[in-house]
Amino acid sequence: MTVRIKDIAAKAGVSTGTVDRVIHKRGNVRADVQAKVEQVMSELGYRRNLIASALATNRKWKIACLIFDPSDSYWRQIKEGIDRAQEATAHYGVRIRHYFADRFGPDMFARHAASILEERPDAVLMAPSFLRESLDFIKSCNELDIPIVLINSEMEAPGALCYIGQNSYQSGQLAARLLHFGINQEATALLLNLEADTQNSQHLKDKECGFREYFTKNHDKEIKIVSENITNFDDPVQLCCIIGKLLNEYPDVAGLFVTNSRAFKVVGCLERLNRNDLLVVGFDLIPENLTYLRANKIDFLINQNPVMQGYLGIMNIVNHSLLDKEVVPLQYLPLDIVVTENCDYYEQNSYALPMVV
Amino acid sequence: MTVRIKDIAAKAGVSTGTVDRVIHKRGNVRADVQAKVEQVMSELGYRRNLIASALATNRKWKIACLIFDPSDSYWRQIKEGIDRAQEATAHYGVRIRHYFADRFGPDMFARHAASILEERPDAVLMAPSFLRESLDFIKSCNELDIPIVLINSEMEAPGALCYIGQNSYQSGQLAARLLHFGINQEATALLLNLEADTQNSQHLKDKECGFREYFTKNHDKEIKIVSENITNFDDPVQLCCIIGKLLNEYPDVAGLFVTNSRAFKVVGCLERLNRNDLLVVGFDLIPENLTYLRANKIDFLINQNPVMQGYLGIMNIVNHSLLDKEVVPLQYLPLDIVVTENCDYYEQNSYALPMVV
DNA sequence: AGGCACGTTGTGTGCGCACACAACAACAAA
DNA sequence: TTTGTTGTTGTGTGCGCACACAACGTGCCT
Repeated sequence: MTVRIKDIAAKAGVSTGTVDRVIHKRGNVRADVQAKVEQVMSELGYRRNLIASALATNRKWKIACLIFDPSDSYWRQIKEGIDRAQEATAHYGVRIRHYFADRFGPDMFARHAASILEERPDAVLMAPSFLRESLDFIKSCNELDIPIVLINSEMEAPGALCYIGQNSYQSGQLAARLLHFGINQEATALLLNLEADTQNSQHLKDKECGFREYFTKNHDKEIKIVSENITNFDDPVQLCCIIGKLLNEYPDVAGLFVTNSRAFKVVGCLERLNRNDLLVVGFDLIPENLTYLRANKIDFLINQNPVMQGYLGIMNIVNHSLLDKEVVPLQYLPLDIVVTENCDYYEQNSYALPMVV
Repeated sequence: MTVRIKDIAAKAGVSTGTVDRVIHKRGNVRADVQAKVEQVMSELGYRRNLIASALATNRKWKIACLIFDPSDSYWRQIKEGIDRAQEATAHYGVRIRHYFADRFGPDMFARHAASILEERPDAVLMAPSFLRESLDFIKSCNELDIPIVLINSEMEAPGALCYIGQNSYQSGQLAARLLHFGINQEATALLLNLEADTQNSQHLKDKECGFREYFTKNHDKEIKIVSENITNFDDPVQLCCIIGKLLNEYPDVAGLFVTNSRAFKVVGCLERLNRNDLLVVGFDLIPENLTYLRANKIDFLINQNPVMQGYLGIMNIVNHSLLDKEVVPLQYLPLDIVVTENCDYYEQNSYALPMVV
């Protein structure tokens, strides 16, 4: 039933060794023999048995992962996806080494990148949050012929194998649609970037762009947009002060769009200010946000599928390096709209990944 | 590095054959030897190499799938998930045989069930849409020791391995939340069951129940609910007549909830009636619905993840039968909220399943 | 003619495991 | 004692493939 190398060899009148050389393009096969073997292969519809292949090669694959510290619950979820993929592919000889950068600056990131280059892994998974350092690293990987997969932050990088993550522009549009849907009268929508270094965060800019563009296209309600970058968001008192001032300045604010996972910080302020009347749209199913979502103090959360990002990141490396499969260069994950009624299912998130085969 | 049977045998002072007997619980091992082997196994943290195992057994697995005719695009998506899973596990010897029932009644369904029992497959995947026939079939499978996985319609069936699909009650609640969010004034919400046999459709009842209960809990807006079963929905003229009458009778209708994938039929009528002012919530990303969603004539679609249902159905059988893994009996899939801005990502749906390993 | 290099082809071994079968001991029945 | 039975244990083979290595033929140079 199943076609084996042996069958091809027999039908082509050669030995299995020759078929093997053809399959793996190892050369040293006479042109006419090669043609004959290839013909028989396609005739019989040969498909390599990956099981047997993996067993026979018995090779180890070192994958280095450069992401951020999983003390942040968003990155913990990404790491979870990576670890599940590792588990699912362990018997293919996949071994993962983690490197955690911190948010305080590119130094640690660059140092880890250097360590990885010394380690000479077979592939790299990276969240390219620091633009210049990431580009340098990708270049080095290319020179060493190390395939590299990017997650979480989209960037122009021709040397990378693929990007897996969200479409930031589109997520801004989505947030706009949700606010637009819930706001009836003419009003103001507040867009808040709670980020230390907004200049370096291209994805925040993309979100804002998508958000604004939605309202220029849909002006049946005449909603005004005010955006604000807040860099010192760690001190609640200061944050309250900033937000309070904004709400005074624009008394007709009806909705808030927080462009990253820090919506809970904003809502904390709204509680202090006794403002329960505002729509809030944010990102990411981290515990702090979920608490507010369940209490109806956040209306919508957009899920970036962090677990899936990690999982698919590794799986794409496996598909590329071990299984010789074609990899899609740009893989946008769904923008899940999460409300109280469906958050449980996204939170568990266990269903999609038991595909250990 | 990796612990093999050979290593365990050496450390326990027995042969690999004995270790094999312990691992597979084949018996005929002296009690003290068995204990010793088990101790060594846990000491060394032995994990069976599934790759090698699958290769060695070289067994074929026949899986029979009893679902509905894939000429319906919803069922075509379920079939797609099944086929992808088949492809991903083909080299484990998994072979799938499809049986398609039709919606006209349980006869074909029962006949297929009988054929499957004759075929004696190793496992069965079924959408138990006809209650009595399904129960009979599950009972027969149990007697023959054939594990059976249910998808799409939840039912009380202690003999089944697991259920994978939506939580209908919860999806009703979700629909209610979405309508509630978009309706501002006091108004009426219309719940429409477009189904030939509503009596036999437990999931429709569950959806209605969840829908109504949401509004009894959230009565800040005083929304009235009117529900209607429509059995002859195939004739557009007749359907228009029914819906037009309802809208006349309840002039303050602000939103519609169509409890299955037939929202497009309702919206077709609304177009004829020149009613563009109504919110519409429906189910399933079939082409007809997507067209209306993109044209902003359907506001929200709830995705039931049909591809995933099929895929996970097979994968759970593989996990259970081939890999001896524990299977979670109740696996609710996420209730994806789909709007114009994120429908592309759900429609492609290719991302989640390339996990061919 | 002898020696060597090189292109081409076939053979053998092992990956880790499952399973059939052989081997052996202990004991009971004839 | 012999024979058969049963419980227990070890050995050998093959799953399909990858890869090292041996073997062979050809042509070239000395």
